Amino acid sequence: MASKQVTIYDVAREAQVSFKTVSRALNGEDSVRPATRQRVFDAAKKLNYTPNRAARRLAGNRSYTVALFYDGDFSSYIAGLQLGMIDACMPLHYELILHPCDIDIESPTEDLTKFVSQTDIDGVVVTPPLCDNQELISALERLNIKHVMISPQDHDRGLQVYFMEYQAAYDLTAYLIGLGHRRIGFIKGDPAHSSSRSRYEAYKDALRDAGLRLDTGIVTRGNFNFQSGLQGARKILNAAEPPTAIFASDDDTAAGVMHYAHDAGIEIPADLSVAGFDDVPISRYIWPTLTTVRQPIELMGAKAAQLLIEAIRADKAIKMDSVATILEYEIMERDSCAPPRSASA
Amino acid sequence: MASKQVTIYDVAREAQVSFKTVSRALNGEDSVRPATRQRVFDAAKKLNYTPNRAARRLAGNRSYTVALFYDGDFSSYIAGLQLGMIDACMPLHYELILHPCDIDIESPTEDLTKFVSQTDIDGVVVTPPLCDNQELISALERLNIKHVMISPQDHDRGLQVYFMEYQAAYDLTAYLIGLGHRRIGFIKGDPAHSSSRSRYEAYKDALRDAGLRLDTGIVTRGNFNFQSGLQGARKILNAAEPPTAIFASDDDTAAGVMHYAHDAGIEIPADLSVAGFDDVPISRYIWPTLTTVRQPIELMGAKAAQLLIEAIRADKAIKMDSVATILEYEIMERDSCAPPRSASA
DNA sequence: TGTCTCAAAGACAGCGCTGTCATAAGCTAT
DNA sequence: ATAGCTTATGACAGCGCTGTCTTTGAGACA
Repeated sequence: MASKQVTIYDVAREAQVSFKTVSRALNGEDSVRPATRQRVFDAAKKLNYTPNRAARRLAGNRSYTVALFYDGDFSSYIAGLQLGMIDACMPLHYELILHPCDIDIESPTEDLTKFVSQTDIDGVVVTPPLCDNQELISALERLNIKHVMISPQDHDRGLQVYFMEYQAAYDLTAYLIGLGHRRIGFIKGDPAHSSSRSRYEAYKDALRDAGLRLDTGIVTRGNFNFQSGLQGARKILNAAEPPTAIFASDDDTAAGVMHYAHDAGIEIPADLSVAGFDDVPISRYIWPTLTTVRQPIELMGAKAAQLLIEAIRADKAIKMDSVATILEYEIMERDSCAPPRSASA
Repeated sequence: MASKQVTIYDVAREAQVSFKTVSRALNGEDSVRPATRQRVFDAAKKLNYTPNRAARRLAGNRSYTVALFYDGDFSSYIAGLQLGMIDACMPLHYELILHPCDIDIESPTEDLTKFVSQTDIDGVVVTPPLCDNQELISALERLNIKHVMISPQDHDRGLQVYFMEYQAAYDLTAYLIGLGHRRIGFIKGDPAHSSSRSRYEAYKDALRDAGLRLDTGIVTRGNFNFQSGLQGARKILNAAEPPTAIFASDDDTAAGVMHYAHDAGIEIPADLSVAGFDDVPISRYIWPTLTTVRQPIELMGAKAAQLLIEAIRADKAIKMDSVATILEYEIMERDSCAPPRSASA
């Protein structure tokens, strides 16, 4: 604990004004004469005054704290968002709380609204798939709880940060086709995530635009995890006519695909190219290194936090109906993809 | 913001006691009869009461917030500790702040003391290697900042949580020897971490106790990361007489070793057994799955938080010179280790 | 010069808790 | 049962701010 705190009263005495005037001056309210304001600033500076946050919170009925609301495991994705948010929050004197959604016990809506009312946080960043939960978002809107969505499906509603999912997935598919692949398998992501659909649509469209036929025999469901990759690969690679490449909806799934391939003695990328999505750390550790799409995850977290804090500060003053920050992606060409044997031969 | 907050007065009315008794009961103070305490708990539960943090902070001159102080990357290890701490903090109504040490700008001691005085946190969990920084720990002791160390070197000083590093590393080495390996390479960890030394000592002792000679030609330095594994493996596997197994000081290093071996066409585990340490998620994703030592990381985080909060609550009342929580480890036998070819032939 | 007006400054009441001290309720020993 | 103690509970005063209402005073105009 700090030794002895300098309070607003000390500053008031030093500046020869009432403590309320100090409060006003320091909070940038109007109705303070410039000369007075300056005297207060000088006094505050001289005494090295910092407002007591607990007192502000109590009196002002705000917490200067935002939360990161997520569902499921604490994945690399969530970790990245968290780091980005911390970076953005620190200089603005906001704090971050992590809130895992306990979906087993109650609905996300109940969980979050209860959490917000209990911890008096000022706003929340909502991650997929929760950001596509209509009931939840409507509740947040209705209760006027400031929120920013990460990669939501609907781009015309509320504050949000996302990148061009569809385009990235399209490009990645096109990249595989460009390498010479004609049969490309696909393992879908968690159906609860809207990005699963975007990625799949992009895959289908890219095939179609290249004049390739969609073969649902080499498309399988998944869940954005290692297991999905293992199981999906088993199904796809044992199909009557297996593909020369597999597009896995995320990196963990891709890791699973590669694991299965190794077990089955299938060489990557000679016999099979594998592509992932996200560029989480594991993509550089597995062997061979994974070709994937880099999502600017930390940056998304930072942008989301900034947007959120801005909205909190503006409060009801400014009406922000829909503000989106759209970030760049990048295809990371690594070792898991190569031309198919037939093409290279 | 919360619609209508449930306050301590509401609970007091419900439980038919004074609001002060509610405060006492909920904060685990003594001098509350069990029956009364129960009534208060029931009432609080019924009304779904959560104390207002700002008010507690202001009145109690404490922040009910603890920090996790770490250095370097936000690794799976740190993530695990964080999750464990959150689990322990939530029911005790404490909050957790992550504080990465910005070692480039100032010394850890300056960084942490400044951080503590600015954010008025009540205590801090210090991770390796910071927990072995004498200057830092002395400063924390001198300033009476409550702290718990994770896996420190010195087990007779302060509050700490650790597991039997040495023993685990000894067991793992013995396990490899038991499989029939006679030449076992070793890649050290970050020299700044005391656990690097323990693990290496254990390795050496286990070799000696088995009557095997230590060959420093197949021992190399490392840094607890993927790169170390890549480089260490290159050196060790190109030695005049390469080993049949490599003990990597952590899982990331082991992943690097396996990556190098794959590139070099060395089969795992047929040509080379690889063992890691920590059991972070990647150990189950890489191929083949990694034999490693499971550190109860989340549990360590939870225990550390509990110990810390206990100490904060006891404050100067109870003199806790050194309290340690020692946890169990487990060897996870997976696919990366097998008897050497010579032995199995 | 006197009056009206509105900006500038102050007074004051909490916010919901914890710390301290006073008081009531139990408990032991006779 | 009653003194004499300990333990359990209550009363009350803030913690350092912000919100709201009230007062002051300086300028504008007649």
